[in-house]
Amino acid sequence: MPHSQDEHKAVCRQRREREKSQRIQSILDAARRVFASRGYLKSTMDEIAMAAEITKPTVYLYFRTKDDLLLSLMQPLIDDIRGELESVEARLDAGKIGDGGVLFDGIVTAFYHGYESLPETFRVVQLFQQRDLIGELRPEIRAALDDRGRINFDICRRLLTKGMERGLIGPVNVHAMADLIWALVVGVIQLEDFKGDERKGHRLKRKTFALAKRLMADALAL
Amino acid sequence: MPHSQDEHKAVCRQRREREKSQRIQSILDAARRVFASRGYLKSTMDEIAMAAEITKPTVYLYFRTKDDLLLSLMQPLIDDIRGELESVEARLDAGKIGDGGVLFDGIVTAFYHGYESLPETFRVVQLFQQRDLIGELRPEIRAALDDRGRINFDICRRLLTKGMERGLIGPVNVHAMADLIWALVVGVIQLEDFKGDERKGHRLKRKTFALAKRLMADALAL
DNA sequence: GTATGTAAATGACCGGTGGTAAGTTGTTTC
DNA sequence: GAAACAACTTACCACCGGTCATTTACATAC
Repeated sequence: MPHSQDEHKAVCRQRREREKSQRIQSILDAARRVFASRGYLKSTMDEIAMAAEITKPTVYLYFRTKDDLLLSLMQPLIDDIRGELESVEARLDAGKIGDGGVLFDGIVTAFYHGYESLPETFRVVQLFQQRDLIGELRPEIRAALDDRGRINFDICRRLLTKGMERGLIGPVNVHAMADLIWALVVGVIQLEDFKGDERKGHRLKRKTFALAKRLMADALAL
Repeated sequence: MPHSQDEHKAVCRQRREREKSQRIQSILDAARRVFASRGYLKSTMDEIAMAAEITKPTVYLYFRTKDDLLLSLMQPLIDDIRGELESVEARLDAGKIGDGGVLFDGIVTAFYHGYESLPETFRVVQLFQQRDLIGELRPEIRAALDDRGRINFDICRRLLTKGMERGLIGPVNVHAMADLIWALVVGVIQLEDFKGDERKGHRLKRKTFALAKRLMADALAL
């Protein structure tokens, strides 16, 4: 069973890459845990490093800044929302969505689902939006983020357009409508986070969302 | 022209109090300028002190923390919104508001006006809502803030209730509706701040707000 | 006018955080 | 076995929010 030197090198390199991505993953997991338990601002890089059972400079080998770490956590969330929206689109294409109310429900829920599955990450996305650091990111990261965010808006607009074509909703500016839906989700979550306790907050959110869906459906009913 | 000693003392005390409130005002002005140009998080207390032409410890003689400074800037904004809402109520009581569309326009504009007059402060209100520090404020400050914020929501709900009574809008859960309006304003501003350039942003905001008002009016038309 | 008390203001400092440089350890390569 | 390289760490820096001991400037009392 002979082994060439090239084969040996390749095997070792693969193992190293595997370990590297495992390390990255373990840092991301640690960051998510720490952010979730202490909030973004109060979390320190030392805490995250500790949670990942390494030291701080090692974290900086894989992520350039604390914000980088944050952004790396955001992308799966954005992708998650995208998946939900695409599933709504699949149902719409299959003719399984019978009226505008169900369509709006699907869209709003898709956005809200991201929040439910990873509340702290979602909050952090919002926080990020407000921070002055947007312009200071490495262009690649910013571009990637913009792209992914844009894709979700594209899908959302496509859903609305198809809804109009299929006669589920009345005529509307799909661009402004997509903005409106996202603004609603962000605004409601933020408001209720601030006003309410946790358990009560969920109830309030559902009520406010329910009203929002009703308003949209009523106003755009044919 | 005789002067009693008591009179002399009183005059001096008054001057000192005047100077003290001037100092406080100059710090607030400096803070507003610095926050506006650098954003809350990136602004340092040294910068604010420098802008007020004093040193940092002096700032701490008048404001206990950086957050205190922020809150002191917020209160006029909240009061401003309250004034706008009360003017809408006056018009409503005087029978000068003829339909639901105008009513929603008044309410949304009242909230949005606060943003237009002091964008950075408004942004900072939102930022504040998200920070983990909410629970860490001195109870007095937090209570004062809650109170003032609540008053605006109370007025908003009263406006909606009166609108229903006067037959301007159809039946709706005024609590959820007030939340929804506020969520919309916050969400739209945040979204467009993130997405758009400044000049274009204003146009987009108006478009999105216009759609929001239309949706609300249509859905609740009688 | 001088001494004394008091309020305003400050220079020097602290603890903690994001981020870095220089050096150590262990593995790959020849 | 030695050179080269990657992974990792210890020790450190700059900066920021916040505090403290001290000085400055003015009001008061005699």
